[in-house]
Amino acid sequence: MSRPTPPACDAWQLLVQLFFAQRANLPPVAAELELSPAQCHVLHLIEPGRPVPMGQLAETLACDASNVTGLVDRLESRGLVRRRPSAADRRVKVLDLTPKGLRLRELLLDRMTAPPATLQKLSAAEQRALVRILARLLE
Amino acid sequence: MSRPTPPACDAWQLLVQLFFAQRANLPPVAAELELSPAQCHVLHLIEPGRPVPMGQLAETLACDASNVTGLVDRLESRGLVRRRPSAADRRVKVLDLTPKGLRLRELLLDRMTAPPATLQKLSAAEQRALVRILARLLE
DNA sequence: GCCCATTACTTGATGATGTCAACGATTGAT
DNA sequence: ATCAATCGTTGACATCATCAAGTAATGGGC
Repeated sequence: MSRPTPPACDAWQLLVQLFFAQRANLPPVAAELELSPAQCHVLHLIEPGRPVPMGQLAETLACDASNVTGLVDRLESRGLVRRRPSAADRRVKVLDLTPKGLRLRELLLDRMTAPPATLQKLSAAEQRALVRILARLLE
Repeated sequence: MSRPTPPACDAWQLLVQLFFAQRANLPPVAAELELSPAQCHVLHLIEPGRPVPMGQLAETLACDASNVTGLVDRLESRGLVRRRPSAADRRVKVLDLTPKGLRLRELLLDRMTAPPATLQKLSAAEQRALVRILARLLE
């Protein structure tokens, strides 16, 4: 045996390492905006002009639906998010951002996507290659 | 104005997106091992044979020291982790894994680093390029 | 040696996150 | 018309996370 590790495994292990390392970045950003990390996630997932059913949010976050209820309660009480009845199915409620929520979301994305100095270690060509590869991963 | 976005920004935005998407993977894995996501992080950070001071753990996790106390309390009560006095400084306590904790950590890494099907969308050359680039990012 | 500011961890109080079980309202299929 | 399944909420409970205050140990200045 001792088959060489497929590059996919190596790549994934590195990505996992990066995820663990990256986790520490969210709390400070969240604190600056007076949000919790979980609330940042919700805000991130509600794209402007694309109302999201609560159930879908629970599925994307891989958490219980009742958890989403609480998260949205707090965001709604701060005037960042709205619950609206779905036209198609009166059981479901869809979420969208208030203008205030929209502004805060922009701020969040700004803070989150300020590239860390680490990336400067890569050459321009490597940066472009990374962009191309990640784009394919996410498509 | 309207300078083209530097590739570093694009790359980082994609990584952030991947990071948000990835977050949903941890809870199921954690549940399978009867751990919480936070406990997985701690277990991940205590490398075998490399005792970690509690304070360093708090810094790496970007959280309050008292939070680490609670996390370690629960891990220790399950016999996964040990608190030991530091020889150099009697204020600090260093953490290391029990044999049971070591086994669980191996299991955790196995589960976490099983590459998702998504990676198969990349060609072998792209996978190798990704490995090379990520390795430089993390070094 | 003796203060004393600093550091490392713990404790207690409090709020947020997250799960589960049970519930009401709605849906859609029989 | 009934009835199982679905969506969101509620309540109970454990964990996560912060802050303020406390204890023990360290190390510097005197």
